[in-house]
Amino acid sequence: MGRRSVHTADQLREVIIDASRAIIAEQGLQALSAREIARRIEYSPGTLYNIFQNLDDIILTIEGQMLDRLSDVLTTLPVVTDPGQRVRQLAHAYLKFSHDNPKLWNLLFEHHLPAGQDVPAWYRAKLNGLMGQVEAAVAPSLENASEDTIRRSARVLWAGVHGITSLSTADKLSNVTSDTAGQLIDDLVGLYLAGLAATHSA
Amino acid sequence: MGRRSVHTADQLREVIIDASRAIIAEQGLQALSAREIARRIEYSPGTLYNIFQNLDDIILTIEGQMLDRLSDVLTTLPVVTDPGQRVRQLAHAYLKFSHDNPKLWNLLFEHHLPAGQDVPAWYRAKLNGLMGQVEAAVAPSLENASEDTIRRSARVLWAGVHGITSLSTADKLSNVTSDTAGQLIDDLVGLYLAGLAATHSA
DNA sequence: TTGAGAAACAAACACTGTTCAGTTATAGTC
DNA sequence: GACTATAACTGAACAGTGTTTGTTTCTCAA
Repeated sequence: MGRRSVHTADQLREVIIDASRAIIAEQGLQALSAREIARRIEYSPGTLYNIFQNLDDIILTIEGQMLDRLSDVLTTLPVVTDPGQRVRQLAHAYLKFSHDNPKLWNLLFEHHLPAGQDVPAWYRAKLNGLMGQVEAAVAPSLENASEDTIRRSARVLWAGVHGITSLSTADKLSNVTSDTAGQLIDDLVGLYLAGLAATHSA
Repeated sequence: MGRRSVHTADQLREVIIDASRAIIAEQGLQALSAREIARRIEYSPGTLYNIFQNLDDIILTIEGQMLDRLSDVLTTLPVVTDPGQRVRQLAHAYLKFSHDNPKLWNLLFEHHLPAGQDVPAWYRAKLNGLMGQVEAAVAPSLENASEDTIRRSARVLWAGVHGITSLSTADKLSNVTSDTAGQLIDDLVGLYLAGLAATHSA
């Protein structure tokens, strides 16, 4: 066909990402293919490679946007002063975010780069940013604790919440519906805070 | 070529599973292909389909064996009477199991059946069995608690441990090595037990 | 000895990611 | 207005994929 120029490079980039995200949201990662994206946006497969290095590049871009969105959600949560409530609020926001679009969220854990390649620096930075938000939420419950303790504590909480959401969206935690995942989160955060209080005052 | 009969159907079944498991252990799920299995066992791809329905069937079989192995590991753990120590022991056994062969263990969470299909009943049964073992370990720390509370509590612990192992093998918990995953497990179990003690005696 | 059926294969189908030579429409120059 | 350089895009090709099917060959029982 040759030059068309109905989209600028930036627009095309966006169109590709949107189509890809839609495919994943609807049918999961395994349904994503260069030809399927091309079909949807009515370009040839080759065009994708003018703009992205490869499919992994497209997928990583989508993952990055999701991390940003999650970060936004966490930052714009209504203000809650009680430290315990704050932690609870964060955990539930994470759960809601993951349940709002399980297929898309699963992307973060299903997708792996080829052996030997690891995620780009900007990706790690986004992850660290999120972890920072959790640390900030946890810190008030850990007065006088060392930086290290706070970091470890935040990770334990994060990993715990992740474990519940992960197993529940994968449906690998026998008979757990979306509701009861929320209950488990409450239990976890409850125990976690009680544990903190106990070991901290001891 | 035609009939060869160097292997019985059962032997062939085993050879296929062994080769598949080896591929996954060495190169991950994405490296598994019918042709690669066939190459290794020196049969044609078509032969796999005389014995298994499809690749998913092969993969599910391997998953089932892993769940059995984990169950064995947990059952044959040295006897520990202190309830807290018992929970700790279980958590570390789970971590060790998953870290001993991360690629294989990841299979349980990376692999998804096609949309609409869910895991066979025997698979669910194995999961329930594992959960039962966790419940049994947790129960002594929860005297007089309802069945329901024990179930929920066991799941929270299980999911928490899973979250840590999951994020650490995926290397998505910034700077977490195998060692520090163990530390996080200790933290989690410690907080968990402290939390139980606090809320239970309250 | 022969026929039936089991065991295995090879080829085919429709797909996949990726590359790249070739084509075309446009923007800019004269 | 004509012309060219080049950006934009395509489509075919390559080597792979899962799975199905028809065919061949071998074994074993009658």
